[in-house]
Amino acid sequence: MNIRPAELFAVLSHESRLRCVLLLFARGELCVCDLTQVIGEPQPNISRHLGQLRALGLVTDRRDGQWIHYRLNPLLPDWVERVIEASADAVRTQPPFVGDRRAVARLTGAATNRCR
Amino acid sequence: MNIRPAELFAVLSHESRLRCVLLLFARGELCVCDLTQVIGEPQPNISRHLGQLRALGLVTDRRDGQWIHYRLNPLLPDWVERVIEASADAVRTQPPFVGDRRAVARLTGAATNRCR
DNA sequence: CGAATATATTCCAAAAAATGAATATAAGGC
DNA sequence: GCCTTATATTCATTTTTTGGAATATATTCG
Repeated sequence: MNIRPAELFAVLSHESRLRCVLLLFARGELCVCDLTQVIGEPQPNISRHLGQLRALGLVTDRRDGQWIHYRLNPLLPDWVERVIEASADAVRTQPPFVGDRRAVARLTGAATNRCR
Repeated sequence: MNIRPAELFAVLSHESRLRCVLLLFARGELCVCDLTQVIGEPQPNISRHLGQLRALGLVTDRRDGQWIHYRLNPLLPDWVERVIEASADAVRTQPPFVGDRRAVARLTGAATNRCR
């Protein structure tokens, strides 16, 4: 887990990727279709963005049937966690991040067999 | 002072700009020629990078004769400061950042009439 | 004023990042 | 095996960012 700050910042500098990261930070684990639906961009885009997050080691993925669930890498260095927490604070009241949290809560809130 | 996280990350995602920011964080105030010399890139490059930092409100500048001194904006939001501190921690032992701090200390350490 | 130094800006080419569209892969259900 | 759903990848194109080279601006000094 050896992330260089400039690399972390590069990957967080795209709003869609930042939204993914903050959603994972808030919710723990999400599948690609949840992220796709909440963020509202074409699925290949989300996949590519997640690929970059994964390539940097910022997130890990886990296959569960046809779904792939992403989460923040549990072994992130402390300084990375602090950067993510600071970002979460910064956007706490700002669009589109506020809406994202509400939307993902609606999506994943109650039902067990979601993702469709 | 309304910086969006993705914008901050974009500007910190270039190593030269990050070096500038961390040098200013460590030293308080530096002129363009110090930064140029420490970082070792052409002066117009440094000027452009500083321009981006200034455009975002991350740094302020002050003219003093022929020199222009930059410093971190004293009114940065708390979350931005935390991001900068986390980055400083991350690179505390890493090149080229360690060398930067030593180089700038040599440059600005004793002499009063530096910048040449 | 002219020369020298410090800094910023312009113009343009090169490099990198992002995107759309199409397609591939993998799993589940029938 | 075929169809559907979820996800990833490829290719071509567009957009954005970066950098070099030259030049402009501002200040000091003589």
